[in-house]
Amino acid sequence: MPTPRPQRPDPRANPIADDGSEVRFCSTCAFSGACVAAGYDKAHLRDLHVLVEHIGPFRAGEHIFRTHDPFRAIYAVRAGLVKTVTVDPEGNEQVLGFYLPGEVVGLNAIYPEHYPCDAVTLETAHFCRFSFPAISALAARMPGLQQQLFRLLSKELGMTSLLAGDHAAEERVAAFVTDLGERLAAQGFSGTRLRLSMSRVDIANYLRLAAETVSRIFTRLRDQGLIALEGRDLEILDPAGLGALARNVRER
Amino acid sequence: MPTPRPQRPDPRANPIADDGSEVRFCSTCAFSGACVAAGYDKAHLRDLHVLVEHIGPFRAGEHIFRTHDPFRAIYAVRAGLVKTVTVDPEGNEQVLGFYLPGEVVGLNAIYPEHYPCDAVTLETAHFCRFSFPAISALAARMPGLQQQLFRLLSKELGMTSLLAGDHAAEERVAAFVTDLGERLAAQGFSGTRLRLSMSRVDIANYLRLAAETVSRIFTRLRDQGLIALEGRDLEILDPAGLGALARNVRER
DNA sequence: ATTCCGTATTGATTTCGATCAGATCGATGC
DNA sequence: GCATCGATCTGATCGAAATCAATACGGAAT
Repeated sequence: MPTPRPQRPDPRANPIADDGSEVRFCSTCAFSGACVAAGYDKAHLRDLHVLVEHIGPFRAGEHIFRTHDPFRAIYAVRAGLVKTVTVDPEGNEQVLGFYLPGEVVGLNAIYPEHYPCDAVTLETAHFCRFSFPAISALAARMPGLQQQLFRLLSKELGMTSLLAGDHAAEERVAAFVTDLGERLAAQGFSGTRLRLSMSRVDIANYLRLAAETVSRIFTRLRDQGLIALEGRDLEILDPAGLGALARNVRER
Repeated sequence: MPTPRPQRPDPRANPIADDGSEVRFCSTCAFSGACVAAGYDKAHLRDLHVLVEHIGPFRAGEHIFRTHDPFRAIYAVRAGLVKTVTVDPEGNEQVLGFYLPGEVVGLNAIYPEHYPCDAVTLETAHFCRFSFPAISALAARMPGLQQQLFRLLSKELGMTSLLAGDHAAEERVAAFVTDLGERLAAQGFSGTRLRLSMSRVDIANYLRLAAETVSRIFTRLRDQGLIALEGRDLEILDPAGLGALARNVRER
């Protein structure tokens, strides 16, 4: 029996999300909502704009920061994909998260004042770098920005406690795919046709499963007609069905 | 062979941590460091003090807030013990965390704007209630307070990613005990003689293990001479040995 | 094309912790 | 004291996912 095949995702689906204008921000900027929506005047916007540093490109496999580096900045992904990983004393890696364009990396370093993980790009990536002392000082003058930082931190808290739950392997994988789709959709990409730029090993590690288990579950989901998958190109064929599997992981 | 028995913890070990003076805070207050240490003047301290509402006592089993309640406030534990739990659509409970005196409950509600979990007291408890709009407004004028809120959020992020890792049951339990001891010590209690006010079921649920497994591991740790345990009274006999087991969970 | 090598899939077996079942302990009330 | 009930502990069995092992795929270099 033939299994469904996905169409190739649009190669333009992952551009650098920056419209380049002087006092406006990347359309997907993690802070744009805090500023533009709150109706800040040009002076405030300029303050924020000035403290941003556009960095990149980083090629796949490069480090943005490493464990124990002193915490100085948070990084908003402009384009590309990043993972954060910890390495325990025995050398076991643990993927903490994947970050898409418009999302912010490094918030978990605030308390320890050192990055508690490595941030590694999985495909060519660009970032906005925000000095943390500068952005928190500005946040004191821009309540909307302060609020946005609180929200980003709290959101990330919610993310981790989803995966911290104990769930069957199939539920985890379904939740992972559903979540990725939703996050991509939130950033204006297709929520149903996407590219898994991370390896199966990384996915498995993130989900606290063996790579073989992830592989088996992907084929099972494909046989059930919920997804189409060829290599790293994924299409969600039945979002409702997949969401039903993910329900116990995500809905609370 | 006789197994070691703990001495009873000092019953005074868990007082209401409030010295009662007008413009000073509970000695264990989660925000005291942000204020007193930063040398704020009386006016600022009074602002913070005014927005605090002392609530309690709550008896064991009472709810501070419930899932889906609109988010209005964060709660600092003054005395007692709280757990936060989610309930999935099938009714499975999931303990997200335990909160000791001096710690803050409710931060994960900022982003969704509704509490994503129930907060339930496990023993008689008192709280300081901080209206979130009020405290974040004040934070904009008190950089030290803003910083403290960021740190609390970031700290909680670090906590959850510890338990999110995949670790052997014994490592989890060892890490749990070690962590509890350290957190109690940080609040001025004994770090080696403590009372597990939560049930074995709650501990197991928090660690994503079966209650039977937790029980077995406690006896194993006792047989190894690492802990003494009688009912809910625990003494850490060999902090280094226990820490070695916990090392892969905690050290990164 | 062909080789090479890292990545992914598929199959066989093992293992750790869950589940099922029963015993024991401890606090409370009669 | 004695009965009762919930919580905890201990033992026996089961099962989902890990591990071990081998094969297949796919892109890059020759």
